[in-house]
Amino acid sequence: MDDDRVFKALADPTRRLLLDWLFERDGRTLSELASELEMTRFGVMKHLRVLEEAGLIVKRRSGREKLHFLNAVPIRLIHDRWIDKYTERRVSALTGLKRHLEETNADEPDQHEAGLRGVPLRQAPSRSGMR
Amino acid sequence: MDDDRVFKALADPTRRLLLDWLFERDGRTLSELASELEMTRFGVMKHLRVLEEAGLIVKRRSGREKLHFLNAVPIRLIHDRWIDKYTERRVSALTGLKRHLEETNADEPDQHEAGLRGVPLRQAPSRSGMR
DNA sequence: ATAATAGGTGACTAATCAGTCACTTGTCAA
DNA sequence: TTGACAAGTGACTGATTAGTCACCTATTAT
Repeated sequence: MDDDRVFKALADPTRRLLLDWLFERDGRTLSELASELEMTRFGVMKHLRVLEEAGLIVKRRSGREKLHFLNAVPIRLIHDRWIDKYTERRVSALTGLKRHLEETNADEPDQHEAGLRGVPLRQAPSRSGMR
Repeated sequence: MDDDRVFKALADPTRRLLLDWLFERDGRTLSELASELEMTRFGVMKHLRVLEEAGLIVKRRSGREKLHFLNAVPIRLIHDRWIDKYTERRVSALTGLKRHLEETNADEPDQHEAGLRGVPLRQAPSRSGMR
């Protein structure tokens, strides 16, 4: 599949940082990005290449510079893959579910610090199957 | 940051497949998941552990079985990180723009025709900062 | 109790990936 | 046209990670 490149690209913290910067303001050049990064320019270039091949950024030439733009479409696809309309409200609200889990779940030692994590956001275990 | 575990967990295709299955119907046991996977049960267990530590799944004990549930919150957070309310419409509308851009890639530094042509899915470069 | 089944652990090997190096190409301004 | 600067390439090294092995623990039913 092609989604593999997207996830592999997102797996690196440096690349996520690059995306953050482009999210804040895009149209930056390689040198501009590299100057903030405590890394060789070549390393940054490699990361940008990975991001581009994943479709997460888009490059445009301008004279002897190359500008970089964020492309959020693949991110949206990730979202749509595991969050459907039905569960979206629940996920963004996510209150009361933690309580629900805790009352039905007695002994599970590794799972108790569930602030945002550790809650079955889709469904209570009683419901199985259909959707 | 803790998001690193989430992205690393998502970087593996087997783990994404596990999430897909749990998305389709969760509350499955380790053995059930492993039986469909052409991999050792131990390998699957390791993947499930990674997913759990990333907060992407939640386990619940039921007798001598352990049931697995999908947790979509981290996915939602990924979405919110690079897609804001303002650009959401634009992003969900456009697909395959990258290719289109590469075709029209000639030297065109002007940035204001973002509509269908130019690309930057978020914003024309002139806008900086705020969100 | 005991056998059967579900889940779990620590150590090892093979493959993948991040980051660097020296060197090349292309564009702008005197 | 020359010198300066921006971007790009191919090969190398060190570290991380996927998958497997043999062995261990806990719960249910006979």
